[in-house]
Amino acid sequence: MMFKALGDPTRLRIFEFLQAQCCPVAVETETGAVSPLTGPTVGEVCCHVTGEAVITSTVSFHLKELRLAGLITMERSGRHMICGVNRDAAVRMIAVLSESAAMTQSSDCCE
Amino acid sequence: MMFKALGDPTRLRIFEFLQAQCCPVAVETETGAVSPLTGPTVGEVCCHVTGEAVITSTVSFHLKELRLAGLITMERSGRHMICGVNRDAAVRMIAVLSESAAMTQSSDCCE
DNA sequence: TAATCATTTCGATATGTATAGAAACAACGA
DNA sequence: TCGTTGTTTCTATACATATCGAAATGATTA
Repeated sequence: MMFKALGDPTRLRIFEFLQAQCCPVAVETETGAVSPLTGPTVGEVCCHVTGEAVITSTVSFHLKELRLAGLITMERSGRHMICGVNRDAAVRMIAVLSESAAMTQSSDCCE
Repeated sequence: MMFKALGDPTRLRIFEFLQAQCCPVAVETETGAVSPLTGPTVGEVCCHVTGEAVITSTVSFHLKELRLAGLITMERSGRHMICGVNRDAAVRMIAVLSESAAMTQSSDCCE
């Protein structure tokens, strides 16, 4: 569940940090998989999220949750794991929210 | 936290049900409060959410959580409580998600 | 006022989950 | 191969929370 994944404050911070890391270029391979070729490593996520000293294993746990929820992608590059947001997931969440959001602009949505 | 509030499956169902109840007209009073004058009552929410027999007290608990998160509004009308979505909340959540969503359309978002 | 309807609060319980340290795993370089 | 670096998995623990039944609160009608 995507909303649940973003419900944890630490995960939301991770997600927003990955968003802020401008455009980790996602390339679709011939298998259809989307691979973030550039972007922060797990260690870098740790550094930036660790305002209050979040341990590596905890960050790894949250990254796994975000990955299982489909919100981020990860790919090994040498010893590192490169992280990036999955933009389709954000689009899907917006779709859930957009019904009420659309009402804000035009209030004549009743049938 | 709004994402956390929608993270529970029962609450998400309640939220989506309230969205589907077309346009509970929200009227701003002179005090600035937004009041949903029409819309489903707590009992009606119970009926529609109770696919697997969710008890009234549990629904009431979730409605309180949604209200505290700012996602819905409730107003007493006689013996009933009228429920409606708070559209501004959805707009705010979309703002958090829209950064990566915008990338989906144009990929030249880097500085 | 008494009875009834609609909803919320309380109390107990059971389950889920975030956290951190230690150990394990993976990839690279000497 | 051995040591180092980067990351994940395991284990234990503490805390949060979803659920339900019962009791309490609010509002209406007889």
